Amino acid sequence: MRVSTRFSDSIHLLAFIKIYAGSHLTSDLIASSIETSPVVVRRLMGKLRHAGLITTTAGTAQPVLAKPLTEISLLSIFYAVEGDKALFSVDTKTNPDCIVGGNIQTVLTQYYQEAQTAAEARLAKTSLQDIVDNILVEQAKKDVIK
Amino acid sequence: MRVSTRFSDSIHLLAFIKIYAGSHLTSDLIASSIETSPVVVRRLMGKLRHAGLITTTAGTAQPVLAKPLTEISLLSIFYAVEGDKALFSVDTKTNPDCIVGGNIQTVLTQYYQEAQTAAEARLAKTSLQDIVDNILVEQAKKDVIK
DNA sequence: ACTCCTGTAACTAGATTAATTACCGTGATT
DNA sequence: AATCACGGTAATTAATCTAGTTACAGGAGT
Repeated sequence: MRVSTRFSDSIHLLAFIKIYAGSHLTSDLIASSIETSPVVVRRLMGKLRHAGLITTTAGTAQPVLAKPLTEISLLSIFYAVEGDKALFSVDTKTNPDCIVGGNIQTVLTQYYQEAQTAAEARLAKTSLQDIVDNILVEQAKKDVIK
Repeated sequence: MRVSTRFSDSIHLLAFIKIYAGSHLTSDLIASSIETSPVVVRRLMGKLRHAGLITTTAGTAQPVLAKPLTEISLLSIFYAVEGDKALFSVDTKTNPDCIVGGNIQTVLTQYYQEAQTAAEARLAKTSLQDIVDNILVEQAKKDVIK
């Protein structure tokens, strides 16, 4: 896949830990839900651990959420696994001797930042609790149909 | 460069056409400002033409903006060259037999769309006129210092 | 006709992601 | 203590996308 699915997979991972808390949460089991490899899961867990979102113990299959669900926003997950990734990227190699090439970077950086901030503000409003709630609601819809 | 600079380069291109209107606007000249190849410029112009933002004539170095500057928003440029590109991408391959894997896509698609819409709303508020104005302001600052 | 230029296709090189393989160290169990 | 299951992490590979390059057909003006 071209565009990174780290963000999506991380949300998946965290929701999985919550919903299947108590199960034997090996990286293998989690990987089977995301349909990826256990190594990818462990790498994601490493980033989430560094960001203080989960705690893990080497050798023990028991990752635990480090905060209440309502205090884990989608934005904090995004920052944890995508770092300071820019949604829009400015071409940094333009001709400085041209009026346009010499100033476009400064101008675009500002507007791009505002657009990114708008998106991030929206991500900040949604918590892992909302995600888990919605997943269960969607599942309930399916169960009714059956 | 991994992340596409098509969007940035397209804004650059359009601003260049406006600011240097009247000059001999060959793809070579424009490319020298963006510091890319003439072919890349022509490819971008092709997309902008299809989107109705400029008009060009094969064989003649004279691209022209098809609308007033105030009616060309950053969002319309983004759509022209990035199509319906998703800023955040949902992992489409998850285990449907798992409560999380089977419902996460539906849930995330919704929240991702809202975040993208927020960013796009911000892009829609800025026009090429704003960009050109800002470029000239930045240039004026430099001229004063000299 | 000649020249300059656009419009495009085809190919190449570089970068990034995710998958894979491999190995070390931890922790629980016996 | 020995063993086994599992996390942590590095290195390699394959797939995908972007931009750069080369090449060439066709339009426009002299």
